[in-house]
Amino acid sequence: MDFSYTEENYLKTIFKIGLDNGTEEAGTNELAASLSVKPASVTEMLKKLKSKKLVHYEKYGKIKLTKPGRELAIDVIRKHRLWETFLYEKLEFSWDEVHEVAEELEHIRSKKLINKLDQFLRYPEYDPHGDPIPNEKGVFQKQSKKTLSKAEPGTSCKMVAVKDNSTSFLQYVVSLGLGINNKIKVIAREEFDGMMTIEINGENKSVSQKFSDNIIVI
Amino acid sequence: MDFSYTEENYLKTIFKIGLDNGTEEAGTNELAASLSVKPASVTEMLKKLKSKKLVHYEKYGKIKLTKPGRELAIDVIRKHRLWETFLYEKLEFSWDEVHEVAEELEHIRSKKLINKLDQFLRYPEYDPHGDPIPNEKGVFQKQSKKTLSKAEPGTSCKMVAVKDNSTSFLQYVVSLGLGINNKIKVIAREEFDGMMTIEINGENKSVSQKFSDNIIVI
DNA sequence: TATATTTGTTAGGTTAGCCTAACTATTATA
DNA sequence: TATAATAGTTAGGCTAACCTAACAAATATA
Repeated sequence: MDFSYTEENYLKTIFKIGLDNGTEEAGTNELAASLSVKPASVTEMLKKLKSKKLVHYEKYGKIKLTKPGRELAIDVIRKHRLWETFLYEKLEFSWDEVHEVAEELEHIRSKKLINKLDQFLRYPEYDPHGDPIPNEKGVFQKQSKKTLSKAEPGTSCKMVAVKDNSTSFLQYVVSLGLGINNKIKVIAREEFDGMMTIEINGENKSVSQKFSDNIIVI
Repeated sequence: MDFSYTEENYLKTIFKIGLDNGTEEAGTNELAASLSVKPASVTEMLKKLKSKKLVHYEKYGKIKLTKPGRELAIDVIRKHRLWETFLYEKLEFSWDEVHEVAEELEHIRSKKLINKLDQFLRYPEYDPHGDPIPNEKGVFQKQSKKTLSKAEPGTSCKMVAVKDNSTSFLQYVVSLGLGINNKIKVIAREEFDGMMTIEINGENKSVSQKFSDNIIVI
């Protein structure tokens, strides 16, 4: 069965709102705001999605995805994040340019295309924003990403993405011996200015808050 | 200005029909058949395209693209053929699988995307079917492709694509010393069974009609 | 050149997805 | 707990793109 771009966007957005608030549920106005449509349009679409068994929904009640609805949403997210990775890694798009184009690409309907793309990119686990990419079965890491600056001293984390794509920043990252998937241990953090001491490959380094704000870790 | 997928498809189809029949013009029924819609729908769309100054059109008259209309059509064709090339070369799609997916990809709206893709593919001149790919300015080869079997003895041509993607065929092609962009000179052709003698890199080879039917040349 | 055939248009309807305005249900607060 | 605020729904309309059926123009053929 095939669904319209619009239907796919509703499902994806319901899923995201559900993730954000932890309840796996969404409200009409919330959805409307997120999709930039009016609440009346949402109510209408919910009736359709319900009739297609993609959402659980009763008048004035909360919206929740059904199993097929959730699978579809995850599939769209998988496509979105794979395309972002493609744009970022192969076509030299920057961190902040990938999203918009991926919004269009995520709706291309071809199982083969997306699985081959996944293979071509060597089955990446995280997109350029550090968000996990669901695999072909729809399975993905739920661990939440954050900036390195938010990591607790004494804990370890893994770098999954950078926010800044300037050459100077990337060169600095490399010079510190850091790269995607590297482990970072937070030794200490100075409350006053956010300076951090981190351990990379057994070596201690000092980094500024400006730096740690631009490193995404999980 | 941005146009709908549907409008883009109309323009692309008018352009193709115009190319095919040499007049650069198309008729309503012809267009309708090609787009799998009814003539009434075409008439309606023509009024809209005319109001947007994309086609020259008078009631009961022939349809012809305006300059901006033609530019748009060529841009869509450029995108289509670049995506086909990507699918074929990078994602291991076969000759006959690329078209359908490219029909969707050709409408993605991002100048940067398509120009970066072009660069990533190293500015290919022909798609996997041997059709020329317009460059960023919309310029492309008009020379018509054909199968090697249709080439006249005494003439030379250039291989631009293959029809068969089986490993056995491709290995055979390679073993003959043939590859994309190679020059082929047709020495002789046997009327009875289509066997051809061709010259590749100064060497003469004999190939069957079945073989030459699967080599696209210009 | 009259008529049959082909080609193209018009009128009126449908569906998806959106809107506004008016309304109702739910929830929060005095 | 009554009422104000918020959240959600309904009714009625709009546009893009499609359709069918009936008609009109252009072209081909007897």
